[in-house]
Parts: sequence; C-alpha cells; structure tokens
Amino acid sequence: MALITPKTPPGVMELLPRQQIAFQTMLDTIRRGYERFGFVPVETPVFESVDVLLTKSGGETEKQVYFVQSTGALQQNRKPELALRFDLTVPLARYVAEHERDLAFPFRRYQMQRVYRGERAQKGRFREFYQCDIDVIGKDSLPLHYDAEMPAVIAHVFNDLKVGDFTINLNNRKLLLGLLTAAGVAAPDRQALVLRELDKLDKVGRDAVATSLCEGEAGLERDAAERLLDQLGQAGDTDAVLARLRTLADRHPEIAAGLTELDTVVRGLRAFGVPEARFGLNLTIARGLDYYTGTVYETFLDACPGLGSVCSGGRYDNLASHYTKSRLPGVGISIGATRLFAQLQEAGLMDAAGAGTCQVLVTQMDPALLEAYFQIATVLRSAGINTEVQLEAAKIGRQLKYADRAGIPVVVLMGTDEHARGAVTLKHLASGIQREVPRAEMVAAVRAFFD
RNA sequence: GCGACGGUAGCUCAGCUGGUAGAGCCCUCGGUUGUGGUCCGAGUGGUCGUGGGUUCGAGUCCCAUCCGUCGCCCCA
Repeated sequence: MALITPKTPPGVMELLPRQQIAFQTMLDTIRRGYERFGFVPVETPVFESVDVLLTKSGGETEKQVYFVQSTGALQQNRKPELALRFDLTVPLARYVAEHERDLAFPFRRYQMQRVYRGERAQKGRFREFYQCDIDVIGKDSLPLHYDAEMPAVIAHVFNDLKVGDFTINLNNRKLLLGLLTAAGVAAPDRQALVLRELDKLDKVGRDAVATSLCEGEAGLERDAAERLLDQLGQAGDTDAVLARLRTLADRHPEIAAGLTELDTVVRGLRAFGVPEARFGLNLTIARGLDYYTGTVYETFLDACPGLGSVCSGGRYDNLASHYTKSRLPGVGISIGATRLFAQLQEAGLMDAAGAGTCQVLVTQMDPALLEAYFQIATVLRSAGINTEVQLEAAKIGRQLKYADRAGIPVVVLMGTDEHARGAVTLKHLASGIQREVPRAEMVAAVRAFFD
C-alpha cells in the first residue's frame, strides 16, 4: 500500500511539545495581562452562518473565506450555510447583539482563538492563526479614554512577553481623511488608493510614493502629492507633530475633530504610564483598517521591522449595526499570536529549549518494586511536583534517554539496593549530578535541583 | 491572479561540461551486568515531484504539468 506523505497544509503552525509549551506560556502571559485590566473571557464557535459572517464583505473578504459544507449539503449541491471566521471582531459583534440584554456595558471582553484566511501562505502570513483580542463595547456611547486604555494594555502585555522594544503607532482616520479631503482627494476609492500608496513609504521611499501618487490612478498634482507627504510623513516627537498638525486644523472640520481625539488619547496614554518611547504618531498607518472610524493602532517590534504589524486595532462607531438597531460603539485591538510566536522563534528571542511539563521521571529498575515506584510518584505529586512513572520495563539507559528526549530534568532511580536502605538515587540530567538520599528527604532534594 | 526561483534519503543539501546516486543530521542497534546527552562502530532509508521528448545512455538537456518558497496584489 502506498503511503501518504504526512504533511501539514501550508500556512499553519504546528509545534513540537516543547515549542507548544512555550507558545502556551505566551498565551498565558497575554491572558494574564488582559485579565489584569479587568477583561472577561469569551469564546465563540469557529464557524458562523454565512449571513452573519459576510455582512461587511467587500469582494476581497469573500475570496478569503473558507466555507464549511456538510457532506449532505454537498451531495444536494446546496450552497454552504456556514463559514470559518476570519477574525474575532465580526463574531464579537454578533455575540454582543445576540446577548445584549444579558451583558454589562461597557462590555470588556478578551478572546484568544484561531481564525482562518484563505490566502496564499507567506512568511508571517498564516491561513490558520491565533488572534488575541480585547474590545470594549459601549451602549450608545463610549468615552475616548478607552482608546487610550488599549495601548496601555498592549504596552503592559508586550512588556511581560519580553519581546524587546516595540512601538505602538497611533493614527486617527478622521484626521487622515480630513487631510486627504483638504488635499483634494475626497472620493472614498481614491482615498483608499492614496492610503495604499502612503503605506509603502517605509518600503519604497518618499520619491517612489510621490511618483506613483502622480502617475498612478490617484492622479495627484506633483505639488499636492509633495504637500501631502510633508503632512503625513512627519515623524518624531509626538507633541511637535501634534503642534504642526494643529496649524492645519482649520482646513477641514474632520482634521480638527481627529486632532482632538488624538490629543485625548496621547494624554491618556501618558497618564496610564506608557513610556514615551513605546508609542508615536504615524499618519501613514491606515491600510487594512478601513472600517475603523477614529483611532487606529499598529504595533511593530523594533527588532523585526519587516514582519509587519503584530498587533493592530482601532475604534469603530457602531460595531453591530448589521445585527441590531442598538448603537454599540467600540474600540479594540488584536495580537497576532501565531505570527508573533513564529517570528520570535526565528529571531531566537524565544528560549526554545524550554522545559517540558513533567519535572521528574520515576524509572523502573526492578519490576518487582513497581508499587514502590507508584508510591514515590504519589509523594512527589502531593508535593506539587509533576511526575511520570516509567510503566514499561526497559533497560535503564533507554529510560534515561526517554527522560532526556522528553525534557524531563530529574529522574528517580531506585533498585533493590536503595530500596533496602530506604533511599532513592536522584539524577539531574543536565548537570549529571547524582546523589542518594533517604526517601524522607526526597521531595526537598528534588526541589533543590530546581533552585 | 501575476512574476522570480526551486523540487535528489524523515530533515538540510552535494552531485562539474549527460555514463544508471552521496554527505551531514535524525533514527535503530552495538561498544557486557544499574546511567541519557558527548565519543567510537555498524545499520535502516531514495523508481532523483510527475508525464513526455532528445540520446546507446538523463538526477543532469528540452517541453509540459503538479507542488512549494519568495515577491506583487490583497490583508479585518
């Protein structure tokens, strides 16, 4: 019989146990951070009805959706009724609309689950990946201070993750669209076009962007393009940028509105204690965030600038307008945990050789002593030490090899000699240190290895 | 959907101008009785992505096709 090549489909992240443990540790860190700020957990099903999922579908969205088809429906040639979620925001909207009467508002939820996108897998771009979202949903209104809280949470979490320096980029769509409109780019599709070009600033440079703005479909005049680049491309000290932008406030009401919002967010961020070096204004981030209506965020790792955003989000005026007549404004942010983890591993920022979950292996030297081994394991477990007993008789070399492979740092060895003396031999694999101790002192001796 | 590059052992790859396949790693076993990792020795493992063509002969050249990687597009 021909064997089928065992191979994961492209664009997924599947890990060996040690890496899985490291990944779970990362998720735990994120979860702890979210809970520290008082967010409550929610999970939603991996698929939703097509109706729910494709409400805001532009053509691109639909192309990236995996449809779920039961065999029966397939045979009857029916259209799929279900599809896999491509983010956690749409399910959240449905969730909030559905359970509106049972929730406390402002509703602060976190959600850490996998999402699915049918796009070509690339470096840092997965077809199945984890998103770790927080959102705050208000009823009728939601103060801007929540916009300032989001980056505060992110700064806290990324700090705990120990991923090195990072920068939370802030922008505001009102400001951005106001500037574009004032510059003569008023039509939404032209705005989108211009934003897409502006996003390439870092990659292709200012001149190339200016050229494509003039010669491409955007069709700007050269000096208009240059002016726009001057306005949007400025970087540096947050207050200085804000001050420069304020001189443009009277050109369009949206500019003034956006600036007021940004101002509030920046002040809030500082009050939350986010260091100045961890955030900055960046008027060119806007791509792919087109359903946001105010504040937008994108976070980059300083060590991996090419990676793209590892955490993005923003403010939306009315989250669930497709599902309820209630007005539910929100603000949220999402960490792309799979991308983040994969990148950290590649960059060697992750201690990949992390320990396993099991701390001690009780070996089986003499099958006649099996019950004594069980008792030893029970004593260790009662002391809170993760312990495995070797149940299969095997040469001792094999058992040690197993412990080494499985990442179990300490083994208990007890043959008839030790047993007769009421003792066990403990061995710490990494150091090779081995010592015999009375069974009464075993727990303390094991703990000593971990210190 | 477009473009570039690539498919040889489980993994990473070598194989020069065509003469019927190799290394390292991994894995298994051994190096005597109760010691892994290190070291030494041995072994398993490939119809060279697939289908055609050129040739006495193709991993090697040509065509097609599939798959993959990277980039573009797009990215909630």
